[in-house]
Amino acid sequence: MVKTKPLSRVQIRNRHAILAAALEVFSQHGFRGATLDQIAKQANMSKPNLIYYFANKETVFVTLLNQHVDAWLAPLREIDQDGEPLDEILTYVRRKVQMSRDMPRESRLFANEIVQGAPRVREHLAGDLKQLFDQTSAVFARWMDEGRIARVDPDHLIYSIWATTQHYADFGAQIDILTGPDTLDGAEAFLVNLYTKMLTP
Amino acid sequence: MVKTKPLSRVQIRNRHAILAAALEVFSQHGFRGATLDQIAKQANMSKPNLIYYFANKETVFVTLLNQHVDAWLAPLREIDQDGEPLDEILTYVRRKVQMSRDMPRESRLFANEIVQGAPRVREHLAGDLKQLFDQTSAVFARWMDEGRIARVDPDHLIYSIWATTQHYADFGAQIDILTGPDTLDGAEAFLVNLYTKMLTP
DNA sequence: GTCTATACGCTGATAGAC
DNA sequence: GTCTATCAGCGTATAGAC
Repeated sequence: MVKTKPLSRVQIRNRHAILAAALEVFSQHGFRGATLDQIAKQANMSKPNLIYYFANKETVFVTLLNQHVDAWLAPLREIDQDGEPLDEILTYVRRKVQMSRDMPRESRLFANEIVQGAPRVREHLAGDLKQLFDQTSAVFARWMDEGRIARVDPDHLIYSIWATTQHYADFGAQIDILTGPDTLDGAEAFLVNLYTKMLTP
Repeated sequence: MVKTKPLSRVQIRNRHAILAAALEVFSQHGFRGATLDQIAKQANMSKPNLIYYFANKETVFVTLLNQHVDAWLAPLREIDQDGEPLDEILTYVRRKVQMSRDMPRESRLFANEIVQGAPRVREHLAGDLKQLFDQTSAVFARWMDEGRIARVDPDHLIYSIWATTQHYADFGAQIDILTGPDTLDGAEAFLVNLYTKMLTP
C-alpha cells in the first residue's frame, strides 16, 4: 500500500467541491468538451488552485470515475442469486430507473465516454464490470435452467435493462422535448410490465 | 426559395468527401471533440480548402445532420397504420437493429449530441421528430383501443424500442468488451421475442 | 480551387509572489 | 493554499499567392 499524507479539512472540502463541479461539467460536455475554466468557475475557485489539487484534467476525470463506479454498479451487485428470480430482476429494474431519476449526471458521465469508444473507462469495463456482468449472466442462465424464469439470452437481457433504464437519463434531453419533463413513474410501470411479461415462464 | 449556383463535379466530389470524413470524426468525438484537422486529413484535403467548402465547423456539422436525419427517421415513417399492428412494430424493431449494424456512426452522431443536451439538434427534435413521434404514438394508441395489441403506454413503447435497438450502436464499445464483436442476430431475436410477448393481447 | 503562411482566441499548465 | 501573471500549443479561421 502507498502511504499518503492525511488531508486537511480545507483540502477535503476543496476536493469535494472540485469533483462536484467536475461531475456537472464532464457529464454535460464529455472529457474533451469540458474545460478546466468551467470546472474551476463552477467550484468557485481559480484554475491554478484547481490544478494544485489535481495536477491535470485527466486526473480529475479519472478520480471522478473511480468515485462513482462503485455506486454505479451497486444495484447489479445486490442481485441476490438465492432470491426469487423475477423479484430480483424487477427490483434491479426499479433501482436502475430510480438512478436515472436521481443520478442522471452520473449516467451521462459514463454514457458520454462509452459512446466515444470508452477510451478512458476501458479498464473499468474490462475489469470490475466484465466480472460482474459474467457473474450476473450466469445467475440468470441458471434461473432459466431451473425453469424459474422464461429462457432468453441472458446477455441481451442485461443489455436491454441497461438500455431501457439509462435511456431516461442519457437521452433525457430528447424525452423532455417529446413528452415533457417526467417523474419516470410511467417509465417504471412500463418496464416492470415489460420484463414481467417477458420473463414469466 | 433561394437561388443557388449549380455545383461543379469537383465541388460535389469534395463536399461528399468532407461529409464522409466528418461523419467518421464527429460520430467518434462529438462536435467539440472533433477537429477540422482530423476531418481534413480524413478527407485528404487541406484545412483551408475544407473551410472553402463549408465556411466553418458548425456548418459542416449541421449539413451532416440534415443529410442523415431523413434516412435516420425513415423506418419510423414507414410504419403503416393500416397494416397488421404486431407485424408493423416488429418490422420496425428489426429495421432499427439493422441500422445499428449498418449505420452505427450515424446512430452515435445523434447519440453524442443528445447526451450533451441536444444543443444543435433541438430544432430537428422539436420539429420533424416531434411530429412523427406524436403521430406514431397516436397510431399505437389506436391499435390498443381496438384491442389489436396489448395496452401499454405508447410513448414509453417507442422509447424502449429506440433504447434497446440503438444501444447496440451507441454502446457498442461496451458490448465489444463484455460479449465480444457480434452480428446482432441474437439481439434481433431477443427483441422480437421481447416485444411479441409484451404486445400480444 | 487549392495551397502556404499566419492571425488570434482559447485551453491546459507553470512560475512565483503573497 | 491561493492568487496574478504568463506561457506554449492547439484549433478555428483568414489573407493572399498561385
